[in-house]
Amino acid sequence: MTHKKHITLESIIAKHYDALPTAERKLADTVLEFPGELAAYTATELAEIAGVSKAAATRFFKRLGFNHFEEARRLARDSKNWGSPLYLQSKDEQPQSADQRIAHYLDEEQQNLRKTYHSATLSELDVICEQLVKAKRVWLLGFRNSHYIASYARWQFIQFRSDVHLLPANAGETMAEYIADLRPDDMVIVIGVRRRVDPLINIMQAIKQTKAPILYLTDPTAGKTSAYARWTIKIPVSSSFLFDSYTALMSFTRLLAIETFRVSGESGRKHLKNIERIHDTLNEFE
Amino acid sequence: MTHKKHITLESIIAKHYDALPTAERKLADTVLEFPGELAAYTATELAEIAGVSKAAATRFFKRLGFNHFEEARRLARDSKNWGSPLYLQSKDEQPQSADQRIAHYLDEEQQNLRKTYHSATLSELDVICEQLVKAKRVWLLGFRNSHYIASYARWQFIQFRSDVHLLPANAGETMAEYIADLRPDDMVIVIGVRRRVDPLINIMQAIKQTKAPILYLTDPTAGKTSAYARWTIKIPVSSSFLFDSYTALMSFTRLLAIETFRVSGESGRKHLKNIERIHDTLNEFE
DNA sequence: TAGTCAATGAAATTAAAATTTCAGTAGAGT
DNA sequence: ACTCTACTGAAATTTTAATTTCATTGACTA
Repeated sequence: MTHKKHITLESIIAKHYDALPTAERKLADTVLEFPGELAAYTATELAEIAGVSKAAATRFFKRLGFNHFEEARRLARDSKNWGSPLYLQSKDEQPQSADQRIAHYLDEEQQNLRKTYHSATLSELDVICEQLVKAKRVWLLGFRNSHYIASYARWQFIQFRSDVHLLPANAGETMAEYIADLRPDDMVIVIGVRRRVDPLINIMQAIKQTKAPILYLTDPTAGKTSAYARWTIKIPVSSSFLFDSYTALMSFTRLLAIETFRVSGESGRKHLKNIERIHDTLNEFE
Repeated sequence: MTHKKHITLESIIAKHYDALPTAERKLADTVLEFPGELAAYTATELAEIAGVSKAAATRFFKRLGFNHFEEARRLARDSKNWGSPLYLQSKDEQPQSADQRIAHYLDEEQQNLRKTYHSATLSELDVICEQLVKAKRVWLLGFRNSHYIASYARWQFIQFRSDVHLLPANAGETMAEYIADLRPDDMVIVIGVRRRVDPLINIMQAIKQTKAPILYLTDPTAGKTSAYARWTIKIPVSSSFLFDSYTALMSFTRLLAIETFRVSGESGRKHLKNIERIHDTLNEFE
């Protein structure tokens, strides 16, 4: 095993600690109190916190063996991000080992999740959920990949409210009949991540004309389609691997269900209880 | 509205995100990629990473409402120490604000993902993927919730290999016929997260007798069922919210597909190309 | 007591980062 | 084709941080 040990700022300080003069020892103590946080502070701030002069700070890092403060800051910062492979290698080259690939994959997944839940559009969530409770009937629509998500979303909603339906996934005649039947007090959740099929835009337009409000779950590449939706939520699906990742989308539909359930209050809770009972009964016979 | 909101850099960015011009959006993406780490970088470095000019960086932070970059850096540094909401409040009390609930939710999702990919069982991944490539036919089986995952997983696999089938989700006669047809050079992926249905164990037993190897994707509550599987991978689904979370499970099936594709090499690549072509053609007419 | 020497911080200097200016450009509207 | 307008990055400028200088201190030694 020839790998060079992972040098940390802490270990370097420890090595010199005994030989440090008073002012610099104060600095050392200060730095050690903010483990890994050094990079977030300037040398001047550090000096202030430690109650010593700026000159002392400069000398301190020189004595530790750095050429200048910037080097120490780099070390502190980089030894922290050591774990995240996403930034270690340039984005286009393939990770070598399975471990690396998996770490990279995990990283991307987490990032998509974070982006999803930091999105500003979530401020509308309350209103959307209320609408989902108020709506007489809820319709879910999704083609292709989006269809899988739509059907799973439906399953979640029928846990606590009735009249939640999946619109048929075949374009054409049948779809038109369903749309004709939509009413303003219905609500439609359209799931349309890329690759979107061409007729989606027409269908959404048709739905809009029925005055049934549309919640449109899509990805950041959505174009004009969102014009027909009352609410549009963009969920990142991009991935440097094969296929887009619907992980965040799945996650979000569940959040939507959870929040809607919360808003629905008593009536939803009752429904859920019923379902639970039915499940238990089914289990005995299945 | 009097509740004090926990303002984070992320939430501020999210609020402005849609209105940002290209260069500044690149910066936004870059910042979001370094959660909480902003304080460790200078505006210049940020601009370099994002591939935009320093001027853009200055404008970016001004647009977000800061007086200067230093303010943003301060916020990032200080709000980092707020820590993750998961540990801030005791588990049983409900988070108050929607923001908090969402943060908590995100935290759980990420944790499930991390647990999934840090699991030791992943060492078998190579072997599993090879088997998935070698297998004459691949069968996917899942009841109830697991059925949604199974059907999505199938869709991913048919992108690059043929003969991938969904076993019917209705217990009873039909299932028996399919199982009787299984051969040792087939492979079966059983998805069985709770609540598992009773007959699953019998079905898995029956499959085992056909000598077709079983990859069993389940959750940590799996009991004796795993006895019949050649490989068992436990994926956490637990959640303090309503319903279990299949986010990590979805994510994992995609990884499985990706890695299998990688192993399959040329033949898979060819198949994928065909599919791409067919998709494009379909798009024109749909 | 005088002499040496490391240590120290205030202030001067230098280096670097952030901001502003400005000229060029792309896009929307007429 | 022509305006407007908003966006952009290179370069100039300003601001801020880091380093160096230097005079002073105090501790130790002869």
